[in-house]
Amino acid sequence: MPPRASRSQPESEVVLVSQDVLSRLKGDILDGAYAPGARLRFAELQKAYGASIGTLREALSHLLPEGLVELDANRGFRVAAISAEDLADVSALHIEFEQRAIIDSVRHGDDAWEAGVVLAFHRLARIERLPREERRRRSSEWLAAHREFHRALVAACPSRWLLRLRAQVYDHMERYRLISQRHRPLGPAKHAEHEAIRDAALARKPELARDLLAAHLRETTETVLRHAPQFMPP
Amino acid sequence: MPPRASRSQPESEVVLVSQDVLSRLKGDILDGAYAPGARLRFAELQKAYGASIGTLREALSHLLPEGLVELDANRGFRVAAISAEDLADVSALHIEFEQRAIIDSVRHGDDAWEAGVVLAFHRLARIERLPREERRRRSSEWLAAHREFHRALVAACPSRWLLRLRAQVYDHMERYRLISQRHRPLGPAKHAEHEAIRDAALARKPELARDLLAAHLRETTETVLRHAPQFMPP
DNA sequence: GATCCGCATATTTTCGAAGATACTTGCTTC
DNA sequence: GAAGCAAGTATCTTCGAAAATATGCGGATC
Repeated sequence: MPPRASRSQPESEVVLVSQDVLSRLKGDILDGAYAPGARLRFAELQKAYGASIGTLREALSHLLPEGLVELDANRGFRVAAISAEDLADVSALHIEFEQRAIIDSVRHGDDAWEAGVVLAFHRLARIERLPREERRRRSSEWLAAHREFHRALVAACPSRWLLRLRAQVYDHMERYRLISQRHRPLGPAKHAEHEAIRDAALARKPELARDLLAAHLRETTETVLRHAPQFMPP
Repeated sequence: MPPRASRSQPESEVVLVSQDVLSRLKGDILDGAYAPGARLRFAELQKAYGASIGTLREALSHLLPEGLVELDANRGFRVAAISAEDLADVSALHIEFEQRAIIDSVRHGDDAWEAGVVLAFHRLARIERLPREERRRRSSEWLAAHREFHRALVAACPSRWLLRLRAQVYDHMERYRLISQRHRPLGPAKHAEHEAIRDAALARKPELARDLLAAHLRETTETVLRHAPQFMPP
């Protein structure tokens, strides 16, 4: 029998069905498994996630204020639409938030922050070293590692609100990136860029880290925008 | 503290029980009807809002990513905590977003935007002219009019994302303002400030409107912070 | 042929109750 | 008397079904 959870030790393990459904559903939406604008019918969702309608509504209600799903009264939920305007809008704010957050993070980061950056980069690098075919097969692992690396970089930023808003727009940028990738060959790995950002951060060069990070993100956005006609509705 | 009695307005747009519960519950949280950190028990909520547990969970799940409630697995929901640090954090971002949004809004606003500003100011002014006692009695009306005035000012900002994030932080600032007001006498009306902002906006002076708005918001934050010891836990 | 109506079907929305988990109380043991 | 255990209670979590609403179809009318 496992040891009982103590009140002083926060339980980080996902034990709630609704939380599990939420993370899987969110992952599938970001992944483009559901087309933007597509209706999310409960019959379909029940089969896909094995949860009751009430639990599914709970997860969808969570995604509503995040802007990933929309709700028509009595007509149900649908995946949020995408557009070139929205992409330009959200990416501009994303790049700005990342820049501000990494400046403050590099300035305030302590030993634990450094260790987090080193570890996150290591895990990302280990996956990026794999051959392309294996990377593609374990893409969700790469995605989580990439997300965690970028989170670790800014984790020491003292503004919890800036970090919270950064996380929100990060989700949407990731969705655009993943939807775009479904319609074009996998781009080259950006291993060198990640490494340079890590080095600048650990060397405590906030402005350099900021500029490298901004360039990294701008290039991603531009790649996505360049292929927009292939995945974007008129 | 017991929740306030139902204050649902004849909004014919809201047809879903869950949406109605959401707006009332959110209003009560912003209003300080529930103390920060207080547990939100379903038995209590069912009596207050007359909805089933499932519907209540839906509303609470919506408030979760907005940061107004928090969730401990298997221990339920509670109202988000407050702190002087969080207030300083959120207010700095709020003031910044408002400034950026009103600059762009004044620059891009068309006739419909002007009409919206005029109308919203008129409705706010009509309530602010009332004697203090009546204002207090109809405080929810003033609150809605005040919110709508500030929304109308920035409504023509072309960045939907900036407006979305502004709305999020506005909610939290309003909560701090209202919680603070419960522990001190009602401050003087800021009618003249609102009028000056309106005039600057309609005169198409973006920088002036921005500066007046920023000063208006900064003073509010400072008033709240000054009274923080009266309503803030150590 | 186009439009409107009404019935049958599909889907969403809401609720009440059963299943899990946490908390409290009283008892036992050392 | 304090610590540990156990049954009972309170509370949260999840589900299945009923009520409400929307959609699709066939036929009648002009």
